[in-house]
Amino acid sequence: MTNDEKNTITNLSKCDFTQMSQYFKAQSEARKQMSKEEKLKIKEENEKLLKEYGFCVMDNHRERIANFKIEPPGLFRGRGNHPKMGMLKRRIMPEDIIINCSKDAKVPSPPPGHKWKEVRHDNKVTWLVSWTENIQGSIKYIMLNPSSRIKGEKDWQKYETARRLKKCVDKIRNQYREDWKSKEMKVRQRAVALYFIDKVGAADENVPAKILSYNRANRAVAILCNHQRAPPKTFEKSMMNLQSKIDAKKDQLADARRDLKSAKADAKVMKDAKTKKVVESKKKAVQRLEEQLMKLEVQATDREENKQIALGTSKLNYLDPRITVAWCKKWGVPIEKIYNKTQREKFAWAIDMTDEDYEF
DNA sequence: TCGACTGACTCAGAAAATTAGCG
DNA sequence: CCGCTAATTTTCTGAGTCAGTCG
Repeated sequence: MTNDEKNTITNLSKCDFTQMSQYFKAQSEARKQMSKEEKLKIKEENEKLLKEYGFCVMDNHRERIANFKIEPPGLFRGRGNHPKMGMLKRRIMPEDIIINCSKDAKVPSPPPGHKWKEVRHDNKVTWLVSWTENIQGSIKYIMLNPSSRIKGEKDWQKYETARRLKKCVDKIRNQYREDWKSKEMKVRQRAVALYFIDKVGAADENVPAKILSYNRANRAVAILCNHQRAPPKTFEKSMMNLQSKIDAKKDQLADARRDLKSAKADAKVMKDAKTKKVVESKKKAVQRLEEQLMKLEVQATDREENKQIALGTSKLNYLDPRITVAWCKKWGVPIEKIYNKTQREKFAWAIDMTDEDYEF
C-alpha cells in the first residue's frame, strides 16, 4: 500500500474483496474450460521450457534442476498465524540474482537491458542461483533435483548416519518394550509404532495386504514424527462412496455364490461336461469377486486410518529406501506399487544397490 | 566466550495439475 | 470411447535445522 492508502485503509475487515475473489474464480474457471488443444499447447510449451532451462551440467553430468522457475510475485502466505501474511512478495528482477557457476562455464546472459547482481564461482556450495526475498529477508536458492548425484549422495549419507546410530537401538528397544506396558496411551502408541518399523514382516499375504501393511508401517513412522494433515475436504464423501462400492460388491458376491450353488446342484444331476464347465466358471467368478471385495475393504481400512496422516514426508525423508527396496524384493512386491516415478528417480541409488538381504 | 545471526540446506504439506477409473 | 469424478502425482515455497561466523 502507498502511504496514502495506509492512511485511508485502517481495517481490512471493512474492505470489500469480492471483486478480486471473483476475478480469481473466473480465472480458474477459464482454465478448466480450456479446450483439449489449448491444454496440449500449454503442455508442450512447458516441456520446451523444461528442456531449455530445466537442466545443468555438474561435474560433467547433465542434471535436472529442481525449482528452475523463479517465484512469481504475489501475496505472501505464511503458514499458521503469520504476522506477515498478506504482504506483497515483489517480483524478482535480474538485478536481484546471483549466479553461481564454474569459472570456465558460459555465464547465462541476463534478459536484454538487464544485468545480474553478481556472478560468482563458489564450488563449496550446491546452489546455482540465489536471491534475497523481501518478506523475511531470507535467501532463496535454485538447486538440483532429488535425483541428482549431489542430493542422492547426501541422502545416502544421512541413512548411513542413522545406521551407525543403530548401536543405541538395543537401549531404545528395551525402553519401548517397557513403555508397551505403560498406562499412558501416547507412550504405548509410540512403542507400537516403533515395533511396526522394526517388524514389517507380512508373510502369507497377497500383494494388496502386503501393501496395506507397508502403509501401516509408513503410517506408524508418520504418526511418530507427527506428520499431520488437514483431512481432505472430500473425505467423508469419498468414504461413503467406497462403502457403497463395498456393499454393491457384497451383493454381487452373494449372487455369484447363489449361482455357483445352483450350478453345482445342476451338475450333480446332469453329470455332463457342459454343466461341469459352468461350475468351474462360476467358481472363478466367485473367486474374482472375493478378491475384488477384499481389495476394496483393504482400501477402506487404509484410507480411514490415513485420514489425518500425511505419509509423503516420512516416505520421502525418513524411511531408508533400502529397507523398502529389500522388503519389496523379499516379499515379491513390485517396487512400482510402493514408489511412483519421481520417488523411484529419487531413490535410484537405493534401488540399484540393495538386494533382499539388506539389513539396516 | 558465547549467544545471536546468517547462509545453506532439508523438511513439510497444501494447492494445482494430471491421470485413472467408472458408468 | 467419452466425459466426469476421484485419486494420485507434481509443483511450490514456507518452516525448521544446523554449523560456522562475528561482534
